[in-house]
Amino acid sequence: MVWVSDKDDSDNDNFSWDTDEDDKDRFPGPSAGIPGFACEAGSSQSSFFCNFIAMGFSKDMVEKAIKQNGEGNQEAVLETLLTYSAIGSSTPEHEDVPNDFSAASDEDSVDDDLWSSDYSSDECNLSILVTVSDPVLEGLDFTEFATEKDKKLSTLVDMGFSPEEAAAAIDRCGLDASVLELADSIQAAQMAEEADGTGWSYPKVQYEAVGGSCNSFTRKKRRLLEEKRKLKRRKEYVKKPALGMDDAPMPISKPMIGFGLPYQKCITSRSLPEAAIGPPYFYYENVALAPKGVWDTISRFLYDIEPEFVDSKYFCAAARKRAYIHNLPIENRFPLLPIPPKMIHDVFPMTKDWWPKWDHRTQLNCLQTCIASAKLTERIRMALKSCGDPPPERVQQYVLGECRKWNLVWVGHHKVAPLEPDEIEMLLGFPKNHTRGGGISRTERYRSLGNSFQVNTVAYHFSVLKKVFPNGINLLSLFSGIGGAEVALHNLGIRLRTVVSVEKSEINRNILRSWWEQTNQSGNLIELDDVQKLNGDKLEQLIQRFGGFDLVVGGSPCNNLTGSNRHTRDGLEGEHSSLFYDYFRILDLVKCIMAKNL
DNA sequence: AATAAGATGAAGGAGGGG
DNA sequence: CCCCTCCTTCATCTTATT
Repeated sequence: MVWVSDKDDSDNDNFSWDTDEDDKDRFPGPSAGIPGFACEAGSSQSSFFCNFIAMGFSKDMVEKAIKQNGEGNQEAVLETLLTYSAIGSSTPEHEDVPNDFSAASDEDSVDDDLWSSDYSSDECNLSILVTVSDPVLEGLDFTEFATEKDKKLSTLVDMGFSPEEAAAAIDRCGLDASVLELADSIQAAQMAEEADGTGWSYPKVQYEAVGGSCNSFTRKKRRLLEEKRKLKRRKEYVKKPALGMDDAPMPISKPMIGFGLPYQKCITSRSLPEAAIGPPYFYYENVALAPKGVWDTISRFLYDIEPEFVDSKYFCAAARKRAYIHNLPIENRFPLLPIPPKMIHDVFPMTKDWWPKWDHRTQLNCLQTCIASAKLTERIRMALKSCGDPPPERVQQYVLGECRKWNLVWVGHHKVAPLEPDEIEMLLGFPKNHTRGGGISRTERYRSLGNSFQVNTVAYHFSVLKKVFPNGINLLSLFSGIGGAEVALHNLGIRLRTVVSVEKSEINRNILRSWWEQTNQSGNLIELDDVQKLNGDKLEQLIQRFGGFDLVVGGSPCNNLTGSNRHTRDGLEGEHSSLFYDYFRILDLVKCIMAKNL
């Protein structure tokens, strides 16, 4: 099970990956076994009940779901709970599941392994913290949400859209959006999919069925059709061998959901170029919004695989627009459990009390490597103090602009603050205090975290490997950082037989080493410091020793690609980002050596 | 010397209007 | 098609402080 620690209960006293007491109203972090844990003091609930509580669902929700499905049907209860969660936190810009959950259920999205013996046979491995239900979800009347949403859903379904598309559109546009706006949004999404060459298989919408709707829709339709033609032209353009055409645009999927999200209708197959097929499997990551032409170049090097563009705002409460090029299978992906909340107020309930009505943010922007200064937050406080409530438009704009730019949250009356390192760890899916201690400074923590993977996102992509490698994997991890890939695989329950990790920063190597020891890994961890020193001889030696690598992961430096860089945004040829070519070099070497040996 | 704080835009997408 | 506005972005460099 994903959050179950490998540690024995006995040596769990002086170190715990658990969250602190004051963390009880957040989603549960990975928890070590707690002996004698009871579901709730004085209650006589069944272990069946406890299992769901331990997943992070609130007491009320579990009761309601069990009442609805009966105690025998674990799967049905889970689905109902997931539906509750999704609907309960349903607001704009946030992923969701359709009300008609039966449509997605036959996809078998939840892997059986998640319900395997770990949880059912070892109930001691429950976190005591999750017994406290989510105060945000508790107060909600889900039926009210459902009916309000149902109306628009059924209208859209009547118009010919699938329930999944309709639900996704409501998430994108918000519950307040008109049906026409929603239809518009779905159509745009369909076109983006088509432009991707990976079109969804839903039937085309009968626009006439809208019947009596307004001109704006037909106008929009015309505009959309024009864009469609444009996208087609662009696609054809991209397909041509781009010799020296570094400005050839790489189309980014809209919405940025890659091949699909958990519990939604997904694209389940794709054709990979011959040269792209493993072994080994590989996974490359970098910022999605790189300068023009960068992803075309990267794609050309990585065997012409199209990048998968994914925004992690669909996996956690913060945006993180990234592209991933990999040759992993994409059918039967499943998410890491528990599924983190995606709304700020659910992740940080304390901020809800201080959140002004006029700050409409529901999710955070990308977590970066630097935070706002104390002086700025003080300026904001003074600005708000010196005017009435609500503040005039001009002040609102100023404050909101700074809040968005620096990812500030409300921590008091007129008081905003940047996120704490442990809060960022949680958002990114790491155990709390993952980067703490070992002589690392606060600034360095922010830097390391800002450069890291979002674990849930990556784990969703890695999940398919669980069945492929039931006995564990040999991992070559380049640019490991604080070990996002390792944590993702471990949390998925994929055994790490061998990890060869290459990371330049000693601080980060120490963090990974520390995590490795704290989680009692049974495999081997080999830490190297420089990808450029990893030559063919060394690789051959490693491959001989461990029998080859199953997976080669790497997110090379983005310094010269990201928009945040004011000084040296030099593209793929920049001082740091050019290390991408070492990723390719090493991957290709591994490929050749393994082909030769096997 | 190490750490923290403060100052420093532009690229490029999305979307609307004409 | 252009033009405009709005928004977001795995950061770097210099100076101040400990």
